[in-house]
Amino acid sequence: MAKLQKSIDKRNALIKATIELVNNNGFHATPLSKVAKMANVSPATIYLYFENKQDLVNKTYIEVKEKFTAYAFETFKEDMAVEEGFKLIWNRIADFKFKHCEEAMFLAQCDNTPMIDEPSREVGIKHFQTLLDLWGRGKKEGLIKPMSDHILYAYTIIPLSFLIISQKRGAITLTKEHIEQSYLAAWNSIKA
Amino acid sequence: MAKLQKSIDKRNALIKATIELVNNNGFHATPLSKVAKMANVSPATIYLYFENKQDLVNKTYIEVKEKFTAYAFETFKEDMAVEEGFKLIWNRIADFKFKHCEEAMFLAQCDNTPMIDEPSREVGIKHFQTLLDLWGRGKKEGLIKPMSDHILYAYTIIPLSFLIISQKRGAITLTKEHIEQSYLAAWNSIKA
DNA sequence: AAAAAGAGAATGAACATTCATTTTTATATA
DNA sequence: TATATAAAAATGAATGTTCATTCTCTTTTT
Repeated sequence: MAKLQKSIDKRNALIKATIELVNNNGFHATPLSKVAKMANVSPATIYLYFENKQDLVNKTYIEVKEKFTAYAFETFKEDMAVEEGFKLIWNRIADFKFKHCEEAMFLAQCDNTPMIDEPSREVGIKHFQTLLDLWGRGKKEGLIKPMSDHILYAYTIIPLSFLIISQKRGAITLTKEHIEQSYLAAWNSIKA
Repeated sequence: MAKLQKSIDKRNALIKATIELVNNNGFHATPLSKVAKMANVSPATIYLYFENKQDLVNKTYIEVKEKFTAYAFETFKEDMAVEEGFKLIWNRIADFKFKHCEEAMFLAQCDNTPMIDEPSREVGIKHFQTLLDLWGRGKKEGLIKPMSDHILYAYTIIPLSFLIISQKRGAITLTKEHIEQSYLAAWNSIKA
């Protein structure tokens, strides 16, 4: 009997093509025929790996988000001091967005449009729990202002996302100093 | 001879329907048939007011952006002190986004996707010149850190946009204090 | 040889745009 | 003031295209 042996390479190629085409044209303006062509695959083959177009995009979102958060929290340890931990995570996030700006742009587009369905969005949020926990500890220890997580997020992560995307669009060229300065602004905005 | 007398009401209804439907479904997932229905108009009528679907969305973007910046700068005077002027403009922006969050969400979606064509995007940016000029003066007078406009924008306006959208999505409830606090964080991030 | 993977060519629905008519409007004339 | 008329405004019903999805056949794998 034959074994289930779908090529992980084909799947990866489909995900990669989806990211690139959606970045350039948006979800509804990227026909599966183009995704298939870019991945060197027949349109019908997409349906061996994904249920339909929506599923392809949902799964792409979740996978990219997972990759992102795995990178962000990789070197963090639960017993770190709040400020140290925050600085570490913030810089890992900056680093990821810097190195993988295609993925970062894709996530930004997903987060600002009705492209992704609600369940997938929820899954994406869950992966961020580590940072929320750290903030919770910081608030309890009186090191971080008693603000809601959304506000902390708005002051620290959101400006960073915008800067990376501006760079990707060619509007600015970010240096190490920019990133360092941006981190300081972020921490100053939230520290008690 | 009959006068050119296209109903401004119909045009406004079309713009309004476009904003609402694009907010909920995205550009490519809002058929003109639905826009027409929501505006109580025949699909064919859209073509009396706009060249095609892309033109409808471009014009909607430019109109909303114009309304937004007109409001933002309405009470500003060129001879104001930098800090005073910035505080005023920032608060007007907050106020607009608060009161017209449908429009604010629409702009956010346009700014984060390839939905709008490049020329229209350029027009939208131009309308922001007043704030850029004020920042330029602030930098020259040594009141604002010598950062690029994009970075100033990232620290001051972008977090605000995110907060308003989070509120619209039901994730938080913003109070006067939040807004005041957010202004202080913004100013502290950029003041020399 | 049998089961899965893959392909290219249909299929059918959705949708932007156009077409052929009808309705409204504004004004010039009675 | 009422009426006729010509131009614009508006419409609902085509039209043709694009595209997600499916079908049937071929190739690969074990």
